[in-house]
Amino acid sequence: MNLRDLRYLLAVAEHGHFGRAAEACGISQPTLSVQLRKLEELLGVTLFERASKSVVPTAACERLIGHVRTAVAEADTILDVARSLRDPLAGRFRLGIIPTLAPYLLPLVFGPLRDALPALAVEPWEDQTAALLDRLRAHDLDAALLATEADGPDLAGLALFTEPFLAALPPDHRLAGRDTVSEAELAGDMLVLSDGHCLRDQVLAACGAPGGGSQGGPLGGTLRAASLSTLLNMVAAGYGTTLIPGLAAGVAQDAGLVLRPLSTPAGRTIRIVHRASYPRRVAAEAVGGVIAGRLRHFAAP
Amino acid sequence: MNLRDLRYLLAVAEHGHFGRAAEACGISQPTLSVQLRKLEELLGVTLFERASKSVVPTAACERLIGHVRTAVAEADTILDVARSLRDPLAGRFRLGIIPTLAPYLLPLVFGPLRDALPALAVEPWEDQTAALLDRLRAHDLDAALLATEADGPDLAGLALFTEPFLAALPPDHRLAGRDTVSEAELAGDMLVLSDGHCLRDQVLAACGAPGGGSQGGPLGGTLRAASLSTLLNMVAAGYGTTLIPGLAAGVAQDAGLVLRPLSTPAGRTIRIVHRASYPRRVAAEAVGGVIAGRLRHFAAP
DNA sequence: CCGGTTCGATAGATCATGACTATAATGTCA
DNA sequence: TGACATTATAGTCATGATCTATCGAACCGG
Repeated sequence: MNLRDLRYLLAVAEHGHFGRAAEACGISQPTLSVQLRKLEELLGVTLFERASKSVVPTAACERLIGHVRTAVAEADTILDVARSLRDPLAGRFRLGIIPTLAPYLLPLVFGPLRDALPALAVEPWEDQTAALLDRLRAHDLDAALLATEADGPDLAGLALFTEPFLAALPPDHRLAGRDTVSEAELAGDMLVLSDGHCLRDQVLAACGAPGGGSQGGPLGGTLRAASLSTLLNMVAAGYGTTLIPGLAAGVAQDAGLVLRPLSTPAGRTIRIVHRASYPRRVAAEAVGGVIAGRLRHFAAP
Repeated sequence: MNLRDLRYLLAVAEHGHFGRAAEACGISQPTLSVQLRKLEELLGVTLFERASKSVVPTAACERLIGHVRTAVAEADTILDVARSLRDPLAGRFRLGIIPTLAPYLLPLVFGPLRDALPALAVEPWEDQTAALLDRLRAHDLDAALLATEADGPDLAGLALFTEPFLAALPPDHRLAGRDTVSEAELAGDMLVLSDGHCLRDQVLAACGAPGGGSQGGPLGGTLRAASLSTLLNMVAAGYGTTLIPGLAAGVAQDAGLVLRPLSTPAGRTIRIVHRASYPRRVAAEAVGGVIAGRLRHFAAP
């Protein structure tokens, strides 16, 4: 059975006249007659009683026509809804963001995103890299802002900006007077984030430690801060030093910390990552573009 | 847009696998791929995100799929309802019957009709010939039992049985002793029905009067009985004589009348009449057949 | 690292069918 | 009866749905 034929049926029922119904459908009268007869044969029911001057729906047709109207209306609804979904820069856009980035980036880009992509409802989701990758692969996220490379051929990423790592010191720290600080000098009393934060691994790597393992070696003692905010407060309280990403500089200074560039600059590159097969790639690229544009002055040397 | 393609969409959504979905649809996998891509192009929306080991509905697909299910379900409903309507010997059958026939015929045939055509809901409608013809032509009746020929090329009729006219006399009438009665002898004090009853015209014609006109001539005086029942009671009360159709004989005898055959037999033929274009002709013929079978012993010579 | 497997996409051939034009058949009306 | 209106039929054509065969990419086990 064909939706087209159902539309023909409705046209004949409406006009009570094959010729005018055919005209309304944009087809010739013989085509309408043939198709309607086929439909009648398919259904096994005579739909219209044709007399010389009248075409009247049969009782069977009356019983069916409500369902026919519903089916055709629903098909039209499908087309309408599809039309409204056609714009890739519209609809929900679930964006994962790592915790060491979200609090400092979102306030900067939320407004510009709303302005540049008003139809796109960006919904941030904050979690650590591994969890975001899981959700991304499970189609629970459209994209994620990560500080690591896309970690498989099923994912694709686009670099947006690079933020430098800065040494964060208590004001009374012995290195606070320097213009630049070397990582080796920091290593002795450096505090790091808890496992799972990519920033932890990157900071350890920058300081020459064997990154990744849960064993921090000589670094950081027993402290494993759950959030960058906690870490900053610990440093401000004089428990040690740390490295922070550039975007957190404002908050760190507000907390009373002294920030110094590293003598051998290091940093991390923020990427927007999505599934390689993600069909709304343009949306991800548009979001990335807006963020990159807003963050251009952080571009790495 | 095609219902077939919508079914394909549902199959892919259900199986998450093109090959198995194609098998479920009874088509080859390439056909499914091509048709689904065409649907996506028509809608302007990507429906599934294809990756190497997964086929996942997009957000757009999730928004659409409810409507798709509804449309397909409604189409299936159309097929189901049509199947249930396929039997022409089922459903309502609105049957017009003239007033001089209905009270005497219906008690005889209602049971047999229910037995022979249990799925056919015969709904009697009692009115005079002209009104029945109007309703028939207006598609308000499926058929009518009339005592006249089908009166136009747009109608078709089937003779069912013939009932003789009988002279109905008061028991003390001067002719009550005869074996047969001639129409001429009756004419003097014959009572007739009011205008519109076909029986009136036929009785007048049988008695040699110029039938049809509202002017009864010497016949019937001023009495114009509205129903055969009234007429019988008037005759029983001694106000005159009349001719009655054979099926009313039982009731007439119960009313105490003397019935006598006519010396030159006359009668009327009952037909089932329907529109020439009526699509359930078999239902009309089946109803007619049951009635004719029940009335076979009334068959005219 | 490599051959086998899985799975969707593509190409080309085939065939069903929806569409057209022209015409017939039928009933209506003057 | 002839002119008109209306639906049905016949014949032809083009679109498009389907098939088989094959490709390409990703994954997997040795």
